[in-house]
Amino acid sequence: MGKLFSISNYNEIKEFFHKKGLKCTPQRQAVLKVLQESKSYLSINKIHKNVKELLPETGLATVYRSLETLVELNLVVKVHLEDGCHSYAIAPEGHRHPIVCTDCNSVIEYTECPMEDLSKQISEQTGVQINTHFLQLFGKCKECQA
Amino acid sequence: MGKLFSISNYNEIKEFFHKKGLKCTPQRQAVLKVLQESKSYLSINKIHKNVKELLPETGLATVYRSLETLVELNLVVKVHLEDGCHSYAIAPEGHRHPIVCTDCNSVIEYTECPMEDLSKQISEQTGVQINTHFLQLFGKCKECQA
DNA sequence: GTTGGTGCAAACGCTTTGCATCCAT
DNA sequence: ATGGATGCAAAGCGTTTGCACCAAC
Repeated sequence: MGKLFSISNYNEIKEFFHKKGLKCTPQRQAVLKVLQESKSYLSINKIHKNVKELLPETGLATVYRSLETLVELNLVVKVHLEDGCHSYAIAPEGHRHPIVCTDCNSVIEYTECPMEDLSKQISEQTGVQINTHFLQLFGKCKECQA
Repeated sequence: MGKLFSISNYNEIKEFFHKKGLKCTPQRQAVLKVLQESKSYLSINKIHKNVKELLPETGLATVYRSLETLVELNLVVKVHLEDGCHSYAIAPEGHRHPIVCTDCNSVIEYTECPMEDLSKQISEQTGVQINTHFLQLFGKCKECQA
């Protein structure tokens, strides 16, 4: 089956899978490619639709299984949108927080984590040992403020 | 149908419903009572189980409908736990954030909102007008640190 | 008496699973 | 060639809905 990525990128991805003993299938590549080319978080159905443009025979179950695999590999992140639906995006490098525009659903990644200092502070105040946090911001992006 | 709350509390609750043109049914009272008496966030099934101890005939659909109503009235809040399951709790007064213990699932409400100042700061940095945020903290409570 | 709420069961949508086939290794 | 991955369809599960009955007002 043909490569969906340019040679250098393809080899990088292939190696990534092989290191974990997983096969570099065109379906997994396609899911990854769709997410890499998107700037917002995508729902499962949108991912499936876009993947089928690259590989028309791809089943929905495969999209679910691929996403599960990619999340485990930390290549992709899963978020809850406000309505409770799950969406996926390429995992940002390092620790970031998504700002979701409630008008157009686009996502801006916020690179500074405001919680790093706060976690210690909150631990001292409450006695609870804070290990992780889940922070999502909602608002209006520049375009939608007009 | 008998009152599930003490007289003073009952009248308060009754009035709350009537103001919105809603009926004060024993099922709604029971859901509210179950949540008021719990210190952690409860899943739908746990709420249903506890409600049936007060009102054995209560159907699951009624629990769903009651919770929806109570969330709309801002008497109850809905959260996503780490595994994606929905859970519910009595709405805290004012703006707070839950700290969920990943060992025992108990919840400590954090009363200071660290995001108030940060929202303005982030708005300036990103150009996005931050309207709301969703912050949940996960860690180990005092008891589970032993 | 009216109207909204309930209980039940069926329907629904999202997600997972079983299995035969296929293909990346 | 072999074992993991896929496609399909069926099953599973949490949630919603339609409807007849009931109970709060």
